Amino acid sequence: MFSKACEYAIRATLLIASRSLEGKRSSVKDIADATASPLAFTAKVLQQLNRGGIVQSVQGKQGGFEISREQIEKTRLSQIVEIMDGDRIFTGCGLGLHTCNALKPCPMHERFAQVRNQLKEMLESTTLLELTLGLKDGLTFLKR
Amino acid sequence: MFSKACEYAIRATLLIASRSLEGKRSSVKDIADATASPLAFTAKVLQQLNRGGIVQSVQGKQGGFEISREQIEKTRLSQIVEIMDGDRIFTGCGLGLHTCNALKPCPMHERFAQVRNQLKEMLESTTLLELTLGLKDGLTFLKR
DNA sequence: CAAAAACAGGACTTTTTTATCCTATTTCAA
DNA sequence: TTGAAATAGGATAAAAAAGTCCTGTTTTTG
Repeated sequence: MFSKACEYAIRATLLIASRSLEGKRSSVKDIADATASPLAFTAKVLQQLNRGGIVQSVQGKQGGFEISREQIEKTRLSQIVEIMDGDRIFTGCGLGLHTCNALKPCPMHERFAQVRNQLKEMLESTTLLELTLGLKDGLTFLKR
Repeated sequence: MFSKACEYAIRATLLIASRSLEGKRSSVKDIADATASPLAFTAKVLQQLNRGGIVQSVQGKQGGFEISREQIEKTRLSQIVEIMDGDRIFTGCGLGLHTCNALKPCPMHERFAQVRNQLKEMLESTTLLELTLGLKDGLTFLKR
């Protein structure tokens, strides 16, 4: 469904958000460990998230990654997915046709668009804050 | 969402079904042309579909691919997807966790499982016959 | 029977994705 | 002010997916 990079990105972002709410910055090592992700690859993913404005990086000793309380409340899963994988998953044809829309639809178009829109709405309506709550309480997990 | 191989597989199967209902066999060339797919790669995909029992191949001159009326009525999109891409799309975790279920869920688990199930139900409830109807009437398309 | 038309399948190549490594730069703190 | 702890980013490597090529086999038909 999502690329590996995108999966790591969401996991990393949720960890950073969770730690940020406790006033702590997260280093790449912390993140890779807590999300069971390859460290160097996660570093690349974090650069992308930083450029995309999803997380803030702080260089130098005592540096790391953080997200402001305000951003944790406002940021939606859809923004992370779009930065990592683009909008193909939200708009693309299920059969890979370049031109597929209500006027010139593929045979699956109508049914597929419904599911695609449900996915889109789910991602657009879910904030980082909502997802960090379960993490804090130990009800949800970021590895295994 | 689906692999390229899976996209080609669905397109090819629908073309074969549509032609089969007119009593015609389809050659790899016919299929690649009508679905704007790479010929040699489509040939591989068709071998997989044949082994999986989705289509029947007939070797030799005047050979090609066909599907029986009965199979066109009974075959579901989910069967093609499962043969080409496996069941990860139906059961896998949105964040790529190996162990993610109601007992030990990732933060997205509940929301994601809903969408995943809607996709599954859509694919399981859609038959080849339903999708070929629009094709025959020129209302839906397999290329562009 | 022989040639032509078709699928089968193994080997290979190319492209994309995933992952690693190394060096440079920034910042803190002793 | 210098060394240690961080991120930044380019180059490279490995693995997977996508795509091609070639040869063999089957079947029809002249």
